[in-house]
Amino acid sequence: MARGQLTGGHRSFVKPVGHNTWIDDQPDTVDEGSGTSIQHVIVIESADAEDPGHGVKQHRSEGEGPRQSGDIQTGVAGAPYETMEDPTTSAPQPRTRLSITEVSGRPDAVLKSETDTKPLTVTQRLLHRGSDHISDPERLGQGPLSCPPASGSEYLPVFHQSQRMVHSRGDGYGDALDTGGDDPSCSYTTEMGPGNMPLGLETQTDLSKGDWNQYSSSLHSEGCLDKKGEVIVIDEVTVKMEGDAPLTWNADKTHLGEGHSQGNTRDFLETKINVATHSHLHAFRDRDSVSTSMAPSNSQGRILFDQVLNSNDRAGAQAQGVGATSGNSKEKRFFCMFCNKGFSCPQKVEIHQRVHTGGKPFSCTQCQMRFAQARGLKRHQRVHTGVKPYSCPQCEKRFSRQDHLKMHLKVHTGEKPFACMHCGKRFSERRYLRIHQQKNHSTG
DNA sequence: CTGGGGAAGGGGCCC
DNA sequence: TGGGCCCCTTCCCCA
Repeated sequence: MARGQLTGGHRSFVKPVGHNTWIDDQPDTVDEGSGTSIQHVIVIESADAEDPGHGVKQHRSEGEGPRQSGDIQTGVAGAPYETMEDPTTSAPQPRTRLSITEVSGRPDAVLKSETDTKPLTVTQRLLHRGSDHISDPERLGQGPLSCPPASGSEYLPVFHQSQRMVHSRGDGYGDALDTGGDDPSCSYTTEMGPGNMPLGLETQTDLSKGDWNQYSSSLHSEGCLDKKGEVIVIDEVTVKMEGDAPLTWNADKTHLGEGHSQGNTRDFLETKINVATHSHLHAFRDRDSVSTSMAPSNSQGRILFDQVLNSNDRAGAQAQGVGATSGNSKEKRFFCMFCNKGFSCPQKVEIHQRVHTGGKPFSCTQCQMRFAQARGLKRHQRVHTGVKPYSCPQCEKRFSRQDHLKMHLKVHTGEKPFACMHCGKRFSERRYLRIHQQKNHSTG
């Protein structure tokens, strides 16, 4: 993570001298007025308009090819390094940059983006509970299953342009998200002009890239999505969108999921999702309109939304079917719909399936990073807080993670447990051995 | 320039 | 739920 460049926020959080133990559970709350700015400023696609104060991830989003954004956009996440990212794919893409700044200064401010071409007026009331279009895990996890719900569920934002157009244009805005229509804080309406692209969806396209962290973080970082209406409501804003930015959101890999799906899972997922498009609306949407606040404002998205929900149903069905014969709670009777891996609890299935779907419900309040699990977020936040509870007894060097300390200890011990099976050369880390073998023995 | 190595970040799994 | 652990990757430094 470009440690040498972490001279901004990261380095500023240096452990006070004399403190041997860090308190890690501090919520890392840097106010910065975000509580209000959230409702007034929307920056979709944070390519270069970040607050310099957030230096930690800043450089990452400035074309350096952050792991996160790069993954999302290029879909190379999880790829072995043999398949190095093509420079052309890592090049700045014609991403739709929606830098929406408050004009009127009111909650219902007219927001204006930075450039002024091809205006596109969109009236939308937004409630985004997660950049991954999280549905309510409290609901997803419910049902016939006894296992507690996961802290973040997601549907896969796979949409097809043509279908999206059909369902989001014109009179569709009132029906954009019927699931949240009852709740003024969670409706998501998109008013489209003729010929205009469905901005609302494009907005969500960028949401999938993490731009809604600021809305979702207050929810997801707590692992509680029931706090509906807090922070994340953006009151009726008129968005003027310009630029020739390609407002496309098809099933392209670069927009599929979070980009952290592994291998061909996205292709696989895409295929799967395209298979059953006739699923009925999931029941939980009716139970709680808020839970679907992240649903895309079109029928296709709804279908896809349902399909992922159905994946949970599927897990539940498997729980009922397969698991009905077993009374052993430890038995892995819940299976991933993608890889068929077994788990003892549907919640675990759901969490695991984020590997395939790229769902990352947990957002850092200080940067654009998102995580599939709460602990990932918590661990990440030490980047901002500078918490380094683990110190090397040999050199007093401190680390934020124990495994890093463990790795560091090899420096002192000279341990090189990884030996080349061909030449016997030893390495301290497996990666060196792998590289060595690749270069010298054509293996790996 | 190359390769080894240190540090640090995220992903994922297991307990 | 969280910690431990491992893996992978990236950045950086240095010989």
